[in-house]
Amino acid sequence: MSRRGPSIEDVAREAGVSVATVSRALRGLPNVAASTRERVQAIADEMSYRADPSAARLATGQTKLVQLVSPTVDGWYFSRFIAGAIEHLKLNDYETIAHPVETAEQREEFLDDMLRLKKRVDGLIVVDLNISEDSATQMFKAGIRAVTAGFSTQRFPSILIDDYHVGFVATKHLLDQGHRRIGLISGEPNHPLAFSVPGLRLAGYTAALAAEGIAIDTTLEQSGFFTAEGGRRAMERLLDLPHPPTAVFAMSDEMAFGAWSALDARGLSWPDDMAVVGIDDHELAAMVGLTTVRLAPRDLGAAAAKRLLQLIEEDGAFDVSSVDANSAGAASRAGLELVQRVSTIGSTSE
Amino acid sequence: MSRRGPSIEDVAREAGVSVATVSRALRGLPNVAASTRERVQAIADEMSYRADPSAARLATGQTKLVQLVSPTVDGWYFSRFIAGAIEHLKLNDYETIAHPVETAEQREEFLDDMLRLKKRVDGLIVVDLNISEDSATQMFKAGIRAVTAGFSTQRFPSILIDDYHVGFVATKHLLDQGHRRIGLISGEPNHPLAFSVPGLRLAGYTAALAAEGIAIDTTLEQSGFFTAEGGRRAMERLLDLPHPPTAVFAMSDEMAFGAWSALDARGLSWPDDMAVVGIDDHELAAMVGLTTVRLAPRDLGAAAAKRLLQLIEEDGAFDVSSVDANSAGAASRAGLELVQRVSTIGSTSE
DNA sequence: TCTGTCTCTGCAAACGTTTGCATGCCGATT
DNA sequence: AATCGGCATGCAAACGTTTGCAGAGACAGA
Repeated sequence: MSRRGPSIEDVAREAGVSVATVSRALRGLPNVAASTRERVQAIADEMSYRADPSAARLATGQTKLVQLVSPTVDGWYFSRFIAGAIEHLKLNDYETIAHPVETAEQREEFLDDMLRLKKRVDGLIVVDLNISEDSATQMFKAGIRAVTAGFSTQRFPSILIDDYHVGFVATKHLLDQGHRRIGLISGEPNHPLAFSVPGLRLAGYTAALAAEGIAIDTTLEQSGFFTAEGGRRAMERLLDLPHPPTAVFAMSDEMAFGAWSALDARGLSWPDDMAVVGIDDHELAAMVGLTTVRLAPRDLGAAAAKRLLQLIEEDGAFDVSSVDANSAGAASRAGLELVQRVSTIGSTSE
Repeated sequence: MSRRGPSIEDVAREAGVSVATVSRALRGLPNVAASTRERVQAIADEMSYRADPSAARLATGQTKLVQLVSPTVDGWYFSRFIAGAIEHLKLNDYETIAHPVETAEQREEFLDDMLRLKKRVDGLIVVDLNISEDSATQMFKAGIRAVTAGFSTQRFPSILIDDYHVGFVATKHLLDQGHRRIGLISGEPNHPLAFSVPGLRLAGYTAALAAEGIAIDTTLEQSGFFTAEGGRRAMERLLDLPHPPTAVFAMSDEMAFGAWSALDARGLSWPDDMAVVGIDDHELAAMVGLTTVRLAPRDLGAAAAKRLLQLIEEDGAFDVSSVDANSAGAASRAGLELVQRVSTIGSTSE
């Protein structure tokens, strides 16, 4: 009534037609006389009627809602991924529920309660949580449609960066500059959520070194925990080494900025005293002349959203083989580019 | 059925009770025999039954959904605000729909379609969109419950930072250091969304100068558009001035980082060649020794969420006077703190 | 034994849509 | 003139909950 606002029945009564006709008229379905449609439309506008989504959802079984699950919602990478996904979904009349899963505990909770999601949303985008095949299978069997990003499963399509390649390219760049002793500022090795990105980048780093016949020195690998402060500490440890590296590959720009800070505190700077390459192409990378591998998280988010909508439309997702065909690596190497910068430090001549 | 999963009726049949009893048992309502409750619970678990939220929403009129509207979803400040809000809402069994409104066009769209929201979500958090009193009134009359942040209206409670004070404190700090010619790197003066933060900070800046009897020199005010690159350009313009400032107040840390870049490109550094103070306490501020005014966007987001839940619970929100009483300034000056840092540049002694 | 209270349970009416099916009408084809 | 097809509309059955009301026992007090 007044508390809930006008219902379709109110509109029907006012327009002198049945609720069915109102429903059809307002949704642009065929088999409605033009005159009727206009009249209904006008009356609906005047009453400022809006269909109750809950009722529509109940009737159709479609929620027009998507849930996006990621380790955090703030972070440089994730917030951009989310922005890209939301934007794409919004264009297709879907709304996005953001759902951070930060701790191992929350992750359990999420997995335990996955089934809830079946009726709650039309689909799921899961970013950088390493979900086991078992859990994925369970989700799949429950009829949940999902797309993963940053990791892959047998069951669901995934949007991936080739993080191995990322690590390789970054390291290769330093090798090409003539460096032979290259440090690594990595993420957290045993993160509670154990996502696979750091491992892949590490593998790329290792492979690039191996290709040049350089022996791996594990003292050169320091954890930066994907934070600036962590990066700073890692760089300090590297500088304190009896035989420090001449170059460093940081697995994220933010850690590289921390590394910058450690260098600066000792009166050192890049690229002269220490060559550094990061990952992301953070807005500030350009400010401090950091060479980096550009990722495009917004695009990835949009790609994941797009793939999910496909999945929802097909709805024939019960055919496992068709899913598998597109499952892994659908967007591999998408938007991956080395951005080489020369530090502006000291270039007063310009 | 199979496509939609087990319904409450399936559980009821299996348990040999009515749907009403199942509903009551599962929701922990009184007047259910302990034995019955256990049996129903067990059967529901076994069938892994979950109540369909759409049906529940239709029946109760409560969606347990909140929409958060902000200029962007990435961005340092907003992503953290959102994280804080989501976290708090999640604890209270609410889910959050994130909804960026980036352009003036999207804003119109949002305002036009506000009414939709009434049935869609239980409440609204609106951040940094300057909504007119008219629109606010319209929303209010439509029965929409909302909390605003970063701006205020007569109708709804709001969570505010005292941005005037922020500007004042930052500028005062530079004055206390003995500076008399202080530049300003501001946001966008005529932003399409016209939010009030830059204006307030500007007023604080102006007032602080006026208090010392310093005449305002508008050539010292440069737009930085709240981006690092914008900050860099703004600082360049300031440096190119015939009579450059000796200190600069940047309205965000990111713009201050850009300013750093401009200084660095000319072989200058802070605080010796140019004192700079920013706002936010961005993670990287500590890395580059930037003095800044710390804000706590996560806390603000949580506070907004908390206030909104209150509002929803009261539900007696129809009483205008009670709303007005708590409307503006509810959380003024919350988490505002000057973080003074000395640049580490050159301090090799440590 | 009768009456009243309290606890547990079920019935059935909402909640507001969507949609398959049936109906009536009008015009065209034979 | 009879038939047929297609278009516009309405009827009513879903969809899956919640909840007010009433009934059925059980148990205590008189």
